[in-house]
Amino acid sequence: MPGAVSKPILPLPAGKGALTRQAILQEAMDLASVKGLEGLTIGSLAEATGLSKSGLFAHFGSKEELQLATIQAARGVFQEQVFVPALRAPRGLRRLCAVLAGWLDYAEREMFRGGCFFASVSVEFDSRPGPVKDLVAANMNVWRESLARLVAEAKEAGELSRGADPEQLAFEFGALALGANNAFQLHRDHRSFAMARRAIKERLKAFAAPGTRFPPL
Amino acid sequence: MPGAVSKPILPLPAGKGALTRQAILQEAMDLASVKGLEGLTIGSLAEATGLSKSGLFAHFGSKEELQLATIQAARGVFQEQVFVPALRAPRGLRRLCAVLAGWLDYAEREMFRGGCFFASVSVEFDSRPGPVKDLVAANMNVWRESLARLVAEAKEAGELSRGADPEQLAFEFGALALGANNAFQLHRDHRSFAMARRAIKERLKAFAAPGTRFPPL
DNA sequence: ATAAAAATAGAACGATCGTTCGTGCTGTCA
DNA sequence: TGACAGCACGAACGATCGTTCTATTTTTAT
Repeated sequence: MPGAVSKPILPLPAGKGALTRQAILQEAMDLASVKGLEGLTIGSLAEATGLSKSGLFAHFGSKEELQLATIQAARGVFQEQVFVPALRAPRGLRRLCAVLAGWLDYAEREMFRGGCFFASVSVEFDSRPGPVKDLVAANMNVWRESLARLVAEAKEAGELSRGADPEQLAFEFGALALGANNAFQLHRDHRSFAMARRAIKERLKAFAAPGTRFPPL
Repeated sequence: MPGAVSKPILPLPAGKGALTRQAILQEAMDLASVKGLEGLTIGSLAEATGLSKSGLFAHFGSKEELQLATIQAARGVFQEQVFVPALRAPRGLRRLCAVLAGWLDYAEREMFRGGCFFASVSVEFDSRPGPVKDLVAANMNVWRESLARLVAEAKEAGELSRGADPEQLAFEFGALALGANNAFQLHRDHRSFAMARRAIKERLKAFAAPGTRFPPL
């Protein structure tokens, strides 16, 4: 049938409601990056979006659902801002560095008012059992595993020595990212990111195969 | 006057009030390490201590004062648990490692139910201006500067090479600490601390003067 | 022992929390 | 045109928030 548009398998709602829902979540990510997902209040979010409390509430049904939806929206932004651009770099050390550089830019540019959304939320919920923590932990796992896979690919490409432990380096890079974001938010000193870049670079150099050219960070 | 007790210059209140105040702050640190300093509620804290809301409130006069007092109490615990024991080690690399090992133990042993108090609170308030953030930031500065000073002392002792940058390494160790605490609280996997120990060790080894014996971590 | 001071309790305040309910718009489709 | 979803609103709910008052008990000092 030429010209016919096939129905999407998962019927993505494209009405007006979905549009305002998206606008709500944009504001929600911003607010939560500063006040946290618990400090994210229905009243303040309604005021920020110009909606009524009940009108906004109807989009989610409960605060917990709003929190979960906000996390998933933030995951989308994260992937789009950090991973998608870096996938243009070829597999191996260059792609690993592209992802790390992408994250550092994303955090330093303050896409959200409170810096990296997941840095805030991950620490906020790390000791609070429940569905919200579970979803946060799952997202942090994806981030950690992605970094480990990128390190492993750089090893397979022969750019990192066999002594490089992907899980170990993924942990270290994740920690440096968290620390840089926190130090920058605390003191608004861009040297935090410079130090994170330097730490990553020196750590990678310690495992780089001899004669490897280094991508910029 | 033999046997006479001189009046303290600063009259430290030693009455019953100071005792219950201490008990309140103990519970407050525990609660805040899980729920954060904002989630730390007067009602829940009153219930946890067996006091009435107003009775507890009278000890501080405002929630912000309670938050500030809780931070200062946590600073005391931190110094006592991490720094004081490490000061028995001789100045230099051994003392640096003693402090790092002390912190890792303190966090892994979960002195507070939510792990390291300052790890939680530092991220919670890093993008929220006000007196509470200022006090948190000041404490984090002390922590970072202490680490830098310990690195510098290890350099002066000739145990770390001239290439070792104290501020850089202090940032890295602080970030690894934050990351280890967060990863452990999220997944309750003690490998987080093992990886932090390994990262610190390897980073120090990269700057260690040849023939330096390494203290345990 | 007694008076002063400190410590705690209880009730209530206005504000805000998450949530529910009923109502009125505003388009779409028959 | 009428029926009908989808969407947003205003009012109100009970609960809890931080805070203030007054009263009462407990501790301390004379």
